[in-house]
Parts: sequence; C-alpha cells; structure tokens
Amino acid sequence: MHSFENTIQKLRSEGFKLTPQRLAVIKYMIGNKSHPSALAIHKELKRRYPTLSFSTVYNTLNMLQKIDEIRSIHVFDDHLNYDPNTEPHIHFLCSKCDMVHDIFLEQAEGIQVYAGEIDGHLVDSYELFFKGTCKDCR
Amino acid sequence: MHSFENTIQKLRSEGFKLTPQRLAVIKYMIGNKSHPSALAIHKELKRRYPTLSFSTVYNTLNMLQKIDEIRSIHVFDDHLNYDPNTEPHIHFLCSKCDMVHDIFLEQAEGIQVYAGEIDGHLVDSYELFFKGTCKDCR
DNA sequence: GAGTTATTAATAATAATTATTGACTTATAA
DNA sequence: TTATAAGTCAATAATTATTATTAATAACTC
Ligand SMILES: [Mn+2]
Ligand SMILES: [Mn+2]
Ligand SMILES: [Zn+2]
Ligand SMILES: [Zn+2]
Repeated sequence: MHSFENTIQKLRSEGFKLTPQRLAVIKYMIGNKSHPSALAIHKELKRRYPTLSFSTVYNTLNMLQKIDEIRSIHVFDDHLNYDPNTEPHIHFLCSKCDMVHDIFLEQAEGIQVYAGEIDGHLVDSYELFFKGTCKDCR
Repeated sequence: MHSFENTIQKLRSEGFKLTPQRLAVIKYMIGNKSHPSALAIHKELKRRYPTLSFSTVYNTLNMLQKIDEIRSIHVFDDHLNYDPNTEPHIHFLCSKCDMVHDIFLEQAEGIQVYAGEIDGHLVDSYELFFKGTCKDCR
C-alpha cells in the first residue's frame, strides 16, 4: 500500500467504487504497523461508521489483497492478521504481549532467505516468522 | 516422534492410557511425511475404527503436541496440518498439487536462519515456508 | 438528475476446532 | 483377581472465523 492517492487511483482503474467504508478501511490500513485482525479493524471503524458490517470489512480486505495493496499473515492459530506492507519482510510474534513486530532483512543479522529455487522446487514467495520474547518484554 | 516404543514409553510416563485409538493415531503418524490434516487422519483411521470420532482425533493430536511428539503447521488458510517431525525444518507448499514437501537445512542452499536474537528480540522458534511449484509439478 | 450496477448491511451458512457429558476402559494396588 | 479411581470414548452441542446470499442503497456515467 503505497499512498492514499496511489491506492485510490488503483481502485479507480480497476473499476471499484470509492465508498466511505472502503476509504475508511484504506485510511486505517495505510502506514498501520500493528498488523490488525479483521475484528480489530471492525471494532475501530465502527466508532465512526456504526452500521459498518463485518462482511464489508472482510470484503474490503479481500479486495485489497487481490489488487496487492495489503497481505494477510498467519501468525496466530485461529485468525488472520492484515499488513499494508507487501514488501518481503519478516515477522516476530511475542508470546508475552502478543504483538507482531516487523523485521526487515537489513536488520536481520544472520538471516538469509534465497527465494529462487530450493531442492529442485521453484519458489514464488516465502513466509518467515519468529516466536519469542520481544525487545519491550525482555 | 522418535519411534513407536519411545512414544509409548513417553505416554506411559506422562500418565496417559494406551487406548487402541491413540495407538492407531500414533502408528499412523510415525514416519508419515504427508503432513496430514485432522480430516485426512480421521478418514483413514475410520476404516479400521468405524466409531472413531473427530474429537478423539483432535484430542490425541493435541495431546501429542503437548508432549512434543508432533507439531502442527499453518500452510493452508483454513485448517492445520500435522507433522511427526518436530526437528526444525522448512516446508514447501506446491500451489499446483497442494503437497507439502520437507526441506532440511542441509539441502537448503542459500537459506540461513539464525535463531538466537534478532533486532533485540529473543527468539524461541521460527517457522519458514515457501510457496511455489514443486519438483514433481514443474 | 435518472439509470445502471456495484456495494452495503443484515442475515444465514460453512467449516474447523473445542467443550460437555455420561457410559465405558484401563492402570494400579489391595 | 477384583475394586477403585482416573482417564478416555464417542456423540452431541457450542464456538468462532470466515464466506455466501439477498434486498435495499448509493456511486458513477451520461
Ligand atoms: Mn509486517
Ligand atoms: Mn515437515
Ligand atoms: Zn512483547
Ligand atoms: Zn506439486
């Protein structure tokens, strides 16, 4: 998710209507580093849009995923979380505070993920996450 | 999951009873490289134990996870899969055939996962998986 | 501004997993 | 071996995240 104008332009060019609900989700997600769940997004946006339904949140998130403006991550067993940063990066889940921290490859001393071909398999993408105790909780 | 005798011994020492249903799940899982879902396990074992319930499969899998004889993996969106290999290794999910292949670190040229401390966070474990087209499907 | 059509919100459906319960088994010790 | 307590089974119901359906509504085009 690049910038608000950029994203709006993308929706327009793909033929999606710009509804207040969608704009709200987009504004909420842009630059958001908290990796929120659908529940968290809905909870927050319901304050401004009291009739906003869960379906709309899911529909919008799925749509944004399809046009590659956000991605979902699998760090918890029972639900997905959403991330506006679609560049390859790593996640760290803290078992103490349940926060998901970003780790970028340049900060990741000792980590190297070559994603071309592995053991004869052709790689399209990868997902790497760590679990442990985060910086703030140690 | 080391060996049948070893696992049986572990159940005994932890105070678990050795029921035919548990033994069936254990036998099915030991050395199984297919990363089956709870559904697949139930489907297969129901042939020999027609009254075997889903709850028992889940209970047994959760119990085996607690005593660290198997682990669950998150490569699909809507369900978990189970793996008797609890040693750190990598998974490759093929988008064509939906098979999950194992990749061990020694085969993984270009992959390095240092799991001690990253960006100030203390690492307990990691999960790495790739998506793409597998060896057999290329 | 009116017509067309995608989108919304409410509701119901789906599906994986977990909880409950009462009958039944097993391990152990008398 | 038998009694007993602890643990387990399977059936059923409950929970929860997500998706499908649908009639009413609101964006966009002209
Ligand atoms: Mn992230
Ligand atoms: Mn494996
Ligand atoms: Zn923390
Ligand atoms: Zn394949």
